[in-house]
Amino acid sequence: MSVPHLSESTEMYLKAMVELSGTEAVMIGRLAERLNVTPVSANEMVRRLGEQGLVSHKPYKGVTLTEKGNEVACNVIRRQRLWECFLYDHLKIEWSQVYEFACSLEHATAPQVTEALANFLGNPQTCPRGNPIPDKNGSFIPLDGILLSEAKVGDTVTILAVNATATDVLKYLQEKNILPGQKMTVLEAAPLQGPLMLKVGSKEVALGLSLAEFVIVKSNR
Amino acid sequence: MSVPHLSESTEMYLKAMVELSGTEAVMIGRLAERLNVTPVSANEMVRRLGEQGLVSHKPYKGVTLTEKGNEVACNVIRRQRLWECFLYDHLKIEWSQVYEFACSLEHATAPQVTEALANFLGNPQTCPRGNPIPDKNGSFIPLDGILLSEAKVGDTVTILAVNATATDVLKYLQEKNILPGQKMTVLEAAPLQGPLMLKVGSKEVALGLSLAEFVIVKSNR
DNA sequence: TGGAATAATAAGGTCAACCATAACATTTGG
DNA sequence: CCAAATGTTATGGTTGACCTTATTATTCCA
Repeated sequence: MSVPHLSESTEMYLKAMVELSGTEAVMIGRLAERLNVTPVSANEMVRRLGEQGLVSHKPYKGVTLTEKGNEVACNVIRRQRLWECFLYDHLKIEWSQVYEFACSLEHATAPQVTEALANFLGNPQTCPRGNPIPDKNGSFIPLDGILLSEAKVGDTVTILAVNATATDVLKYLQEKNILPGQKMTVLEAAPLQGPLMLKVGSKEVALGLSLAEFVIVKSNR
Repeated sequence: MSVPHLSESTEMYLKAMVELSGTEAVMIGRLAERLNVTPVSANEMVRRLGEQGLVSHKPYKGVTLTEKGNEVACNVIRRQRLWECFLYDHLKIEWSQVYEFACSLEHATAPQVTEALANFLGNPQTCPRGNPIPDKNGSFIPLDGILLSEAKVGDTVTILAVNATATDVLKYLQEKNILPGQKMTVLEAAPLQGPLMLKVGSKEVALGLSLAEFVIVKSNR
C-alpha cells in the first residue's frame, strides 16, 4: 500500500463523522459520545487528525472532514457496507449483528480485497440497513428522505434506511419490525419530545424520538 | 464473548508457535525471527503470555503452548484458513496473497462469524496452501508427510502443503509451480546444504534448502 | 573443556490512544 | 445579559507492544 496505513482509531473517527453529519461540522461532544470516549480524548484525537490533514477543527464550531478525510471515510464506509452485505446475504448473520461484525472486518480489509468482495457481491448499491454503498471513488447518492422524527402525524412512510449502529438499538428496532422497506403510518406524536405512535404492519409501536432520528423515511407522496 | 479478548499480537504469537513447531518447544529466537521482532521483545511478550497461562517458558529450553494456549492458537488458525478458502475460492485472490490478507481478517473475526463462514464454505478440510483446517474444537489431523528438504534423491513425491507465510516466498513458489497437489521428482541434492534440483512438470527447478523446508510432501510409495 | 553462539535479564525509551481532574473560554437560551 | 451548558486546554497518568544497549547465563560442539 502506498497509503501510510491509518490506524483503526483514525478510521473510526472519520467514519463516525460521515455517519453523524454527512458533510456538516460535528461537535466534538457528539463525536466523543458516538465513539464512547471522553470529550478530552476526542479533542486530542481530532488534533492528531488535523495534523494529518484529515479534518479541520474550528474551536467551538465543530469538526469537518477535509477532502482527503472524506475520501478515506467513504472508503471505510464502502468496506464496512460491503461486509454487511456479505455477512447478511451469504453468511446469514442476524440483521442486528451485521453492523458490529462488519465494523471489525472493515479495518482489516485491503483495497484489493474490497474490490474483489464488491465484485463477488455484484456491486450492491445498498447495505442491509438501507444505506448507499460508496463506489470505488468514494462517491454515492445520498438518500432522498427525511428523519422519521421529522415526519408529520398522519404521514404514511416507507423506511429507506436505519442509521443506528449500536447492536442493542438495532436489535430493538428489528423486534419492532422497523426495517428498510417497511411501510408505516405516524399515528401520533406525544408532546414534550415524547414518543411517536406508529402503525407498523398490524401492530402499534411507540418509538422514542431519539430512536426515530435513526430512521430515514420517504413520505408516500 | 466470554473470552477477555486477546490482542492481535497475542494471537500472532500463539499462531506462530503452532506454525513453527506443532507441539514441540520453540526457541525464542525462532519466534522473534518469524514475527519480525527482536528477541528481547519476543522474550517480554512470552513472559506476558506466560502470565496469562497461554504458554510455558523454560529458559534455554524454549516455549511450549499450554492446553489453553493451544486451543486459542488452533482457533486462530481455523479462522485464518477459512478466510484463505474464501479469498481464494470465492474472491479469486491470487494464491500467493491469500495468506497475507487472511491474516489481517482473522483477528477481526468473532466466533459466530467464523462458524457462519465455515458453514458457507461447506466446512472445508484444507486451505489453499494444503494445510488442514482445525475443527470447531481445535482438533485436526496433522499431515502425513515429510519435509521436501528431507526427501531423497530419486524420490517422486506429491506436494501436500506449502507452509510458507511470507507473500514473496509464496509468490516465488507459485512461479515455480510448487503448489499443493503437484507431483515432482528430486533429481539431485547439491552438497553443503546446497539447493535441490527438482523436476516439476516438464521443468527443472533449483530450490534452496530453506525453501524446501516449507514444502510438505508425500512420497509416491 | 573452553569459547562461540545463543538466550535471558536489566534498564530505560518511544508511541498511540486512551483516562481523570481541573481551569478556562465560548455559546446560547431564558 | 448572565448563567448554565458545552467546548477547550493543560497536566499528568496508564497500558501494550515495541525498541536499544548492555550484562550475564547457558548450551553445545570442535
